[in-house]
Amino acid sequence: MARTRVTISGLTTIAITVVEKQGLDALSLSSVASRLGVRPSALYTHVNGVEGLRYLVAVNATRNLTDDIRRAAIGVGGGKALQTVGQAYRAFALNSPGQFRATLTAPRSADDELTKANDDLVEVFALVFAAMGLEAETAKLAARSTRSALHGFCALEVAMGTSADHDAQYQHLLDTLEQGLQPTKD
Amino acid sequence: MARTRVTISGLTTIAITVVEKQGLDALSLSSVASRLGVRPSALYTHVNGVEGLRYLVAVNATRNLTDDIRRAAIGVGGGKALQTVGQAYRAFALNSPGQFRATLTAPRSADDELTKANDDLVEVFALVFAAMGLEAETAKLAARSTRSALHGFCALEVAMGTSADHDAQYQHLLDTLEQGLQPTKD
DNA sequence: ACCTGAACACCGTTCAAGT
DNA sequence: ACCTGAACACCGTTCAAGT
Repeated sequence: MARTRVTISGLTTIAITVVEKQGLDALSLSSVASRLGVRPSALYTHVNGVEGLRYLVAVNATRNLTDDIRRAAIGVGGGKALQTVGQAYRAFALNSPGQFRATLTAPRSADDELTKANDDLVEVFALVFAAMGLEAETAKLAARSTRSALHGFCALEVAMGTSADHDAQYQHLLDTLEQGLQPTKD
Repeated sequence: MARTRVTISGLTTIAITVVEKQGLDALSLSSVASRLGVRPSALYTHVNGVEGLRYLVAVNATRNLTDDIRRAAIGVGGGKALQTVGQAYRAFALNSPGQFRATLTAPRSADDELTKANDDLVEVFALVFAAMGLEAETAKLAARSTRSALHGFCALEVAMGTSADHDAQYQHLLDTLEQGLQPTKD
């Protein structure tokens, strides 16, 4: 009696739910299958094993983060843009730690969906810096450095746990980046 | 016939070996036990399950990273110190990706070995900035921001894979930090 | 085409039993 | 005190069988 039908979008929704409610380490074919009311082996029709499941979550998590910071960047001008986007980045990490951790998943190839999703994420930062007056190449460098720095802070915070003075510490990081990325002739 | 004796230092050595040769995900009681010539259940005498094994690796990996960057910082003056320590940080990540990944493990409590190991790591950066003339509190902030930024870059590089222009990109990050952390009155 | 159910390998954990 | 070996739960994966 095969009455339950699995769709890829339903599977994705459930997978994200598992990651958020039970943590990234709880993501498994079993946990997703049980929530879908289906046997683990049934998922092989839609996904290439656990690896495929993790990949699916990684792509969606990265897109969700990108959506959040892109939304935050809209209509915010000049020097304030980096601050705003930075806060949105950290908010995603703290509110969706499971998805944020999934963000670090390795792409399968140099031209797959996950690589594209990561490029899109960095491009939001690049657009912010371009709007601040940086030339295209410089904006790209600034974007990658910024993403690296923000990721590092949030990854450490999510892993090690948040403490009281983290707000001020994050502010210091954002200020450091802003000052360090100012165009200077020397 | 219990002829094989397990020591905690031997166990640690083997665990690090597994992490380096087979990757962090291959770290398990089984893999370590088989290399020790012992049954998995025998490890429970020395370590508190897989969690305890991961914790052991995390503490040692963090200490190894600290040793590396501390060594690199010796006898290097002024503005060059950050560059040197930064290069040593990345070298550890690229040469020992398994240990580097283990560096992100969550401490058990606020006053355990792993928390201490992490504090020691950040303190190396603090000492570098103090030597550059920053006041103690400022040096601490700079140290944490720097560690976050370097960790983020290396974590992304280790996860996503190294590509050709990463050297220049890392140099840009180090330069950004150096400029951004310069004491300015404004 | 898609799901079930059995089967197998593998890992973590506990515990009685040996030395 | 420390290791073995059996036992159990759990997950991933494959595949024949059903619909």
